[in-house]
Amino acid sequence: MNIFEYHLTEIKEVILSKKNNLNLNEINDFKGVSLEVPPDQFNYDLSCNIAMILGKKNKIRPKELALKLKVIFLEKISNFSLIEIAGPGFMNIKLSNSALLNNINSIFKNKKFYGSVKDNKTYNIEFVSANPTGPMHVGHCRGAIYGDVLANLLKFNGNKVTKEYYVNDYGEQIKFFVESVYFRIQEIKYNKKFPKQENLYPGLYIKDIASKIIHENKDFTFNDFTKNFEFLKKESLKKSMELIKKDLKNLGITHDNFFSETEIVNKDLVTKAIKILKEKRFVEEGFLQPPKGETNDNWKKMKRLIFKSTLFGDDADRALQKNDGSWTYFANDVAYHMNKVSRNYENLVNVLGADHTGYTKRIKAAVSALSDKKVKIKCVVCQLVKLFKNGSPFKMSKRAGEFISAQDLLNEVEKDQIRFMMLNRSNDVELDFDFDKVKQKTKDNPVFYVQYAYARINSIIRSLNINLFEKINLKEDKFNFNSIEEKIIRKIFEWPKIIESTSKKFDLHKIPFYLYELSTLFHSYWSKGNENKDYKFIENDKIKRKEILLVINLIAIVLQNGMRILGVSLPDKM
RNA sequence: GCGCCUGUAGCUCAACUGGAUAGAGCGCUUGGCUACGGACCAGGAGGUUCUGGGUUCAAAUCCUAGCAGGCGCGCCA
Repeated sequence: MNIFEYHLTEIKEVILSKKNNLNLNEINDFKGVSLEVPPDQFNYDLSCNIAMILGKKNKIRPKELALKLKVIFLEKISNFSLIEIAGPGFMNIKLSNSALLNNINSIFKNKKFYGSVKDNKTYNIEFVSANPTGPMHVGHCRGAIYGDVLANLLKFNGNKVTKEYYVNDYGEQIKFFVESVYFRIQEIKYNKKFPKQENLYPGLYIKDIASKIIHENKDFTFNDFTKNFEFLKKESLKKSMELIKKDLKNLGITHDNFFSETEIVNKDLVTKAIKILKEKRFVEEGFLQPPKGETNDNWKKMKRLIFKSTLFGDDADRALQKNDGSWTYFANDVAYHMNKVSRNYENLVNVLGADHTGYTKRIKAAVSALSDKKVKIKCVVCQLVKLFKNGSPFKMSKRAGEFISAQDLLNEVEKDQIRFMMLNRSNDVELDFDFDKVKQKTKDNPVFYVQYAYARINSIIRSLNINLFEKINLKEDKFNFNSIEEKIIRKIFEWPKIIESTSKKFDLHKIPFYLYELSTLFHSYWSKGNENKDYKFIENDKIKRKEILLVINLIAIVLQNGMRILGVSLPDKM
């Protein structure tokens, strides 16, 4: 329980015991009542909207009610020492000294888990799932990091998380990919020219794969594509997945499970999934309407199996079969999600790129249909990444063909910077990623700024010749925090709230934003010492005030927890 | 034509999901360091929250009608 929940419970209890005296008949489970962090200028610890909510329901003027509540709270809740009524009826509350210390105490007790929202659910997060036809590009990185960090966050809260990669190793694209490798082998080994065909993959990495395969299979003859196909497919996929895994590893990302589309086909999972959906009458034979607004010369009207996804909010029903009767990509995906459902996850998460926006409704529909709406699924779409260098757009990559590869990125920028920056925006907005900015060791670079705060804290600890979290005595010491320290402590109290809302909404960008703000407060405090010697932390190798030691340790705890979730390193020295 | 996302300071973005005087960074501008690490800090200017209606104590946030940009919209994967 975080302090906001804790004190809100106190408030609710008091209200319930006094509701008759107050003429409060309509309480309604306190819906909408909350404790928040007051805006900076108020210098209070908590802010409560209860007078406005209950006032409205019971037709009492909010300010009038607030005045009455103020008296009662101060009398009944010993943790509150001061209350001010502000604005339309907000109650700003200052905590008593002992309440403050109790709250701080629990932070030190929880330490590595401070901020976590206790939860015990099972999650499957599918992310990256880049086609194994080539290395990862920058766009994939964003989703990859997002998925990885989401997993960290959910685990931090105590959930069981499986990180999964769906390998699309089946279908037309793979055929062209293997064909491209084949022609590169022809080129390298037999000196035949690489043909100019539209569907082939031009990227130079194909050459690398080809020469590796040649090297590892010296006695093998590659002279008949159809005959060589299965072998080449296996080898090529192995190689390109190695490339992808290497990129992921360099980004600090691991998956627990790689699920192959070919396996779905081989095990005939589609038939099983369709059977289930047919029984539920969500799949039927029928005709689809041609898409509107498009010329549809190629449209072939024919009877086929259709998933009635409109029943679950999709814009159109979806084809499960192609013209030749074979399964569509979507059909395989339905089967894949049936498999996920059968593995008994309570929650599924799909992290997708912007080019898959149109796909989310049908996959949600499929999961709802397959699980009778029991399994929750959330599809998170990450918008595009735009690359900049020196402020101007930056394009092309030699190795990957038309995209900038993850490797290109990693060659220029460290993993830590990439991870932090990719998360420093809401996934709903396009992200400008500037190579140069990210490499700077200045305030312009938020990663550096946060790391620097931690390094400075450690520098203090070093000069005191102690370790972090040492020499703090909360039981016997009396503390007298100054206003800057109070401000920082308030920010520290906010941390569980950040985790709470982030865990609910999956808006991961709040974490880097928060860490940056916390670091700002610290740097600001530190610099006070330059203006005024009274504010210096250390004098004659000793800490001046135990309050400072306490506060910087609190900051260290939160920075550690936050950066651990982000998977970004936090060095003691820089 | 349809769906999803976006529209907030000159630029890039926040805003506790309906709360208080809409906040940060960059840029502009004025100051502060021989330091516990200046790789920083403090101050100032800068806003009709795309537009019009609506909902209520309260709207950037919700509803509605538009406008603008991005991404999609097969029986590709």
